[in-house]
Order: sequence, then structure tokens, then C-alpha cells
Amino acid sequence: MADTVRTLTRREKVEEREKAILESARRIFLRQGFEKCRMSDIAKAAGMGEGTLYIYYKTKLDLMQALVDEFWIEYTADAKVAVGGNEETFEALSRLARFHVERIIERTEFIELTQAIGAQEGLAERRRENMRKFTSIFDAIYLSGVDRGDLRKIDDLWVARDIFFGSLDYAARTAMLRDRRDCPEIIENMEALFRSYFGPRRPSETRTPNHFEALINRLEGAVEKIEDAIK
Amino acid sequence: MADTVRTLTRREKVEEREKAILESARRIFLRQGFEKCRMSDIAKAAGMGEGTLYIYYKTKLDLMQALVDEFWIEYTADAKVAVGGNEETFEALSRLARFHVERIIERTEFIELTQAIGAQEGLAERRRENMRKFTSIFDAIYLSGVDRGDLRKIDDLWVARDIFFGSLDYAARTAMLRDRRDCPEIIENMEALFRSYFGPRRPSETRTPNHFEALINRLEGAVEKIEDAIK
Amino acid sequence: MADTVRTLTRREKVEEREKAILESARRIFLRQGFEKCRMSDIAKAAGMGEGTLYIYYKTKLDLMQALVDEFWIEYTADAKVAVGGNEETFEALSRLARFHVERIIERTEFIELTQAIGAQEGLAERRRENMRKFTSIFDAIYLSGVDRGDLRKIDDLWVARDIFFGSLDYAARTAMLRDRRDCPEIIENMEALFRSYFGPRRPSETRTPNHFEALINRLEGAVEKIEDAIK
Amino acid sequence: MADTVRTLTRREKVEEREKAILESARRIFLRQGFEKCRMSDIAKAAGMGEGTLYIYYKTKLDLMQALVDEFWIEYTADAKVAVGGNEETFEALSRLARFHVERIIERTEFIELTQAIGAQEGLAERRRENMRKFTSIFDAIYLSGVDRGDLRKIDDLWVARDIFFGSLDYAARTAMLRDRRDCPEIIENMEALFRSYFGPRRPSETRTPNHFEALINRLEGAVEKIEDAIK
DNA sequence: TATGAATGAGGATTCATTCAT
DNA sequence: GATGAATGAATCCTCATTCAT
Repeated sequence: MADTVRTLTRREKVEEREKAILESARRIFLRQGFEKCRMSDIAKAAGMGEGTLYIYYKTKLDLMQALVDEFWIEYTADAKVAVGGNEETFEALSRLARFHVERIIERTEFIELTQAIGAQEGLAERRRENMRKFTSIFDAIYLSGVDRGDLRKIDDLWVARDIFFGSLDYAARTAMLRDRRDCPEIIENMEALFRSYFGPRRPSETRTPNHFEALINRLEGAVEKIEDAIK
Repeated sequence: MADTVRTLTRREKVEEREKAILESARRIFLRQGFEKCRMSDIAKAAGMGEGTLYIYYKTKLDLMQALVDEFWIEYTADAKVAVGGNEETFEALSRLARFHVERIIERTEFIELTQAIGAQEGLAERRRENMRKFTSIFDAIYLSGVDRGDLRKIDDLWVARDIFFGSLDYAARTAMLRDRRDCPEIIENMEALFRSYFGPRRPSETRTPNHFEALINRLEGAVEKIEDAIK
Repeated sequence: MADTVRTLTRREKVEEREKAILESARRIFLRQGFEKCRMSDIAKAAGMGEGTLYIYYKTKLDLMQALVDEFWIEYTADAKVAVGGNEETFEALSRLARFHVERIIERTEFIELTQAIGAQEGLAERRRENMRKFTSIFDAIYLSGVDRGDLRKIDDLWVARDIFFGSLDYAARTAMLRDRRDCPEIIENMEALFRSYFGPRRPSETRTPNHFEALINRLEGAVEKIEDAIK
Repeated sequence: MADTVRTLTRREKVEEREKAILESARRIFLRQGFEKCRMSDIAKAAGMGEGTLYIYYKTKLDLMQALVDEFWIEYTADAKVAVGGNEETFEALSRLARFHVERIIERTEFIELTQAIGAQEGLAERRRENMRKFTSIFDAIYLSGVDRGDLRKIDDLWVARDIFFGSLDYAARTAMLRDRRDCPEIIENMEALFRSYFGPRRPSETRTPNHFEALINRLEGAVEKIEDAIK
């Protein structure tokens, strides 16, 4: 029993320590960027010796990779929460878009760090994996959207995914360049775009633009009346 | 007269020198990346002393910025050529998309360099300017597309622009991660997307996909008949 | 009584522990060399904590010195075995020479470690002592050789000793530089050299070729005379 | 002409600089040893920046190797001077021995540095070469001694060489351990040893096994005859 | 006694930038 | 203007040693 407690305590200590390092690393990294942030500063900020960092992370690159991993894990988890459980397809997409844009504007540095580190020898795979886990949220929504008849089936899901995240990322970046902290326009447009472009193609299933639907509604009404009259 | 000639000669010499430096810088940078490429290597490649570089460029950052500027100027010019003079709207967009994706896959380093340098203090404006000049190609096509009735007028042109370049950039990047050197799918989809989503809204002007048009035609026929019957 | 037993057990435990440390230290040291072999590795190899090493050895230098001591003790013991009990003088020298050359080629690292450590402040005396114990094997053989009349008495025994070990060490080292694992030539020459150069000088004691030949010459002369007489 | 002068000046400057570095390196190295002497100290002692050292020597190991090379070049040259032009064989050997022992006692550190550095990957060959140039002085004396009839021809010159230098080195080292700055005894003995052991073999004095056996055979034959005669 | 996590001093090396020529 | 030798700040990482448990 005592053993179990001790073991737990140790594990907890290690995890506490790792948290502390990652926390400090994040702070320093956000202030200084990848190249400029020194291990010694991180150690100081974490209230420990430099050597200690190297017990937990083999190299600076390792630490930075852990930072990136942590970011994406948290990011992915938060995105899932933001998207919600079982929302309507376009509501889910909207929520994902909104979450992504807002967060990315706050955390551009991590996107850049992800790129910078992913460019290093042998870390591309890990980058891909982090991205994959996150973007699979989109994939799930899309596929469920197809099941529900809200979206059409496509051969290359990545096309829709790239359009979705590409547009949002780019918009977020340009928003920042214009010193804006948000961009609701792109989110709205993304929803509309998915409704119209990736919406179902068969007329009966269509959810194409409003005026079109309105037209059909009017027509259907008229037809009914005519049918009634004819009867 | 002699003076003028001499002056011209000097200017030419300076420009020649600058070209040589930039040319060497590009070679070295492409081989080594931003952090790794050394001023001394660039100087050696350019056949001149290190000190000489500093006559033409105040710092390494300056030189890299010049490299980025040069890249975008050339990139923009090449894009204009690729787009052609007065093509049909969607053909022009397709050409721009194709050019962009292909080139960006070949020159990811410059995109990254643009970002890295643009992140530095005080260089964001220049980055914006380079991007603006390039993306204005898209703007021109879009606006002319609006004039021609191929595209609908929108309040925030940047939305269309961000979707266009965002999707292409992202797709190019993910294509590279999948070790692909091209991605025609995204180009085709971009055209279709612009036709459908940014195409004109009035049925008569529509250029949406064939079955869609057929549907509309049938609809219009039905409406007319009904209206006639009612009358 | 119980106390005595416990004490013995403790002592044994300590000695066991020390043996284990030394054993591991040797393994690691032979693999990595002095500077590269880390205390943590030695501890791991010995199946104990790093801190434990410091209970038995105050510093790394201390441990290495113990390693060197152990080496020389074993080396000396093995040499004695190799030399044998009461061999003929030159046979004993030959055996010692052979043992030394072969072993030294296998264990150059220890010779270097002995030197490196011996160079440290305050450890020269210990080095001297280790060497002395080993070289006294030679001294004993030489002195017994003098008693037996095989070798001449000399004032400075160290001269013979230095020639003996110096030649062998040097030959072993150059043999290694030539990638040879043995050098029987030097061993043979060393024996011959001791026979001739350190052999007895007085004619009456001589066993050297010179006197031998003289003797034979006289004998042959006698034989001839006898033969002549017989004829 | 001016060019020539300038070039010479530059070369001289470089050589001056190299001399200064080597000089300082020697001073610091002799005080601190290989591992302990810091590049920064050497730079400071040479009155230049640390970076400057790296213009002239690629790494610390390079610098140390240069130090070793310089030592051996000078050592070899001095040895040649000490030996003199065309001395009598044993006089030349004596001089070489005396020079070697005296110098080596003064410069043990360099012998150790030579060993330490020679042990590094890829530098063994250079060590061999330095040694070879120096020991060839001995070879030349020995061979000319053979020509003059002072020394006997031997198949493996290295045996004599190893005995010569091995004995001297070892004696020098043990002399130092006894806090002696010289050891004339070994020099005298070396000369005597070479006279007697490597001196010419008059046929009648020959010591080789074959002749020895032949002698014994003759002896036995003679004894038999005598015994027969006596009967 | 045993442990092993924590420490932090220590050092080689790089490279943008300067400046005397 | 052109040069390139000289500079030295800047930083990651190692590992012997300590000490709280």
C-alpha cells in the first residue's frame, strides 16, 4: 500500500515537473520564438537547473516537439468540446471554423513552431500525425454530414478538408496582418460554401442557395394549388 | 555626356553586383535554409568579399528581405504571364491556381522565408505589400469576372481571395506532406467552387454545373406554364 | 560470536560490492576510455545507484585509481604465475618478457590509464608503488641469476630493468602501430641480449659464446694434435 | 614588386600569428595539460579573440596536433644537430641517446600529448610519421655503423631501434619518478650494449643457434675421437 | 546504507558584423 | 569602393557530485 502511494507520488512528481517545464517553455517560447528562447531561461522560469531539463527532454528540439504535441493534443480536445456532441452538420462546421480561427489567431506561434519543427529531419511524421488527429474532427463531421444527407459524398475528402482549413488559416493570417482579432465573415462564408458547394447534388436533396429554394417552394405551392384546382 | 555615361555605368555596376549577390544568396539559401546559410558562403558564391555584401545590404536580414522581395516580384510577374492577357474568367482563375500550386510546391522555402522574415520587427508591412501585389492578380480577375457577369459582386473581396489562396496553399502543403508534386484535384475544385459559390445568383446568369442548369431550365419552364395556367 | 559473524558478513558484503563496482568499471572503462566512461554507466552496469559508488569511492579519480591498483595486483600475480617457480634464469626472463608483451598489447588502456592517473597530483607515489611491485619480479630473477652465475652483478639494477621493460613496452607499442598482435623477435632478442650483455664477465664464470668458442678452439687444437699423433 | 612585398608581408603575418598561437598554446598546455587547457585561455594568452584561433586551426584537436607536429619537427632537427655530422658510430649513438633522454625529461608532456592525440580517430598515421622521421635518425646511424663495420647487419632494424628508444624512454620516465633530471648510466650502458650486442660478429664468435649447434656437433665429434684415441 | 533526481559549472564552436588597409 | 581577417557574444549540452529521502 505504502509502495503504491510512493509510486503514485513519484509519478505525480514527474508529471508535475514535466508540466512545469512545458509551462515555462511555453511562456518563454511565446515571448522569444524558437531560435531565441534559451534553455537556461526556461530552466530559470521553471525554477530548476538547466541540467534538469535534460533529464526530462533529451534536447531542445525534443522539448519543443513536446510543446507542439501538447499544443495539438489540447487543441484537438478543445476543438471537440467546441464542436459539441451531435450538432447539425453545418452548425458543427461553423463551430469548428469559429474555434479554429479564434484560437489560431491567438496561437500563430504554435503553427509556425509546428512548421519549423516539422521541417527538421525525422519529425515530419509526428507533425502529420498531430495534424491528422485534429483534422479528423472535420472528417468526422463531413462524413456524418454525408450520412445525414447534408453533404455530398466525395472521393477525395482531403479536398474539402484543405479548402476548409486552408481558407480559415489563410483568413486568420490575413486578419492578423490587418490587425484584426477575428473574422466572422470567413466563418459565415465557409458554412455557406459547404452548404452550396459540398451540399447534396440531387435536386430532391438540394439545399442550394436560399433564393433557389424559395423559388422551388413557391413552385411547389403553385403546383399543389393547380393540382387541387384540377381535381 | 561623359558624366552621364559614367553614371549609368556605375549604376549598372551596382545593379550587376546586387543581382550577383541575390543570385548567390538564392542558391545558398535554397541549399541551406535561413538559419544555416552563412554570409561568408554567399560572398564566396558571389565571388566577392564578405565585407562587400555589407555595402549593398546593411544586415543579413536586409539581404534576405531583398531576396524575398525579388522572389515576389518575379513570382507576381510570372503569375501574370501564366494567367494571360484577357482570358475567360474561370480559365484565368484556373491558370492562376495551377501556376500558384505548382510554383509553391517548388518554392516552399520562400513562403517560409517570407513568413519568418515577416514575423521580424517592422517587416510585416513589406510582407503585406508583396502579398498584396501578388494577390491583386486574383482581385483583378475577380473584379473583371464580376463585370462580365461570371462572378457575383461581394462586399469583402478578401473573403474570396483568402478562400482561393488559402485552399491552394494548404493543399499544396498537404500534397508535399504526402510526397506528391502536384494536386490537380484542388485546382479543378477551385474552379468549380468559384463557378458555383461565387458565381452569379440570378438563375438566368447561372453557370452552375450542367444538371443544375437543366434543373433550372425545367423549373423555369414549369413556372411559366403554371403562371400561364393561372392567368 | 554472533557479532564476529555479522562483522565478517558485513565485510564480505562490502568486498563483494567493491568487486562488483570494480568489475563494472573495468568493463565500461575498456569500452569507453577514461574521459568518456561515466559514473552513471558504471553504476548501472554494477546494478546500483550512482550515489552508492560514492560510498565506496570518494571520487571518480579514486575509483579509477582502484581500478589501476587492481590491475597491477592481478598483473603482478599473473606474471609471477607465468614466470613459474624456479626456472632457469633466461627461461624465467623469457617467460616474463613473453607475458609482459602479450598482456600489454591486450591491455594498453591500463598502461595509459596508469600514466594519466599517475600524472595527477599526489598519485605518482602510488603509481611508483604498483610498478615497483611488478618490476620486482624482474629484480628477483636478475638477482637470483647473479647468484646462479648466469648474470653479472651490477650496481644499478634499474638499468637492466629499464632496458628490459623499456624495450618490451616500446616494442609492444610499435607492434600495435604496425597492427601486429605479437612480436616474438623482441622477446628472443631480449633473452640473447641479457645473456650476452648482462651475462657474467669473468672468463671462469663464463657461459658466453666467446669463452665457449675459445674453449672449443682449444679443444679442436688438441683434437688435431691427437689426430696427427695417431696418424 | 609591391605585390610581392605585400604578399610576403601577409604570409609573414599569418606565420607570425600561427607562431603566436602555437607559442601560447604551448605555454597554456604545459601548465594545464590537454583536457584542462581552454581555448579561451590560449586566445587570451595569444592576445587575440577566440574566434581567431579557429581561423588558423579548425578544432582544438587540430591545434594540439599542430603543437605536437611542431614539437617533433623541432625535436628531430635538434636531434640531428646534437648528433652532429659524421661522428663515429658509437659516439653518434651516445649523442643521440643523451639528447633524447635530456629532452624527454624536460618535455614528457609532449610525449603524453603525442600518445593522447595519436589515440584519436585518424591521427595515428600522423603520429607514426612524426615518430618515423625522428627515429630515422637512429636508423641512419645504425646503417652507417653497419657500413663502417661497427655494427652487425640485422634483418629487423626495428628491434635495435625499439631497444634503443624503449630503454631510453623508460629510463627517462623512471628517472623522473625518482626526481632525477638526468641518467647518464643508461646512456653509457646503451653505448656499451650496442657495442657488445649489436657489434660485429666475428665468425668464430658467432652466437647464432646454427653455428652453436655446429660447434656442439664438432665438439661431440672431437670428444668421441679423443675417447676413441684414448681407448 | 542506498538511492537517483537535481544540480550547474564548464567549454568548444559559430558566424554576423566591423574596420584597417 | 572592396576586402577578409579579426572579433567575441552567445548557447547547448555533459556529467561528476550532492543530498533529501
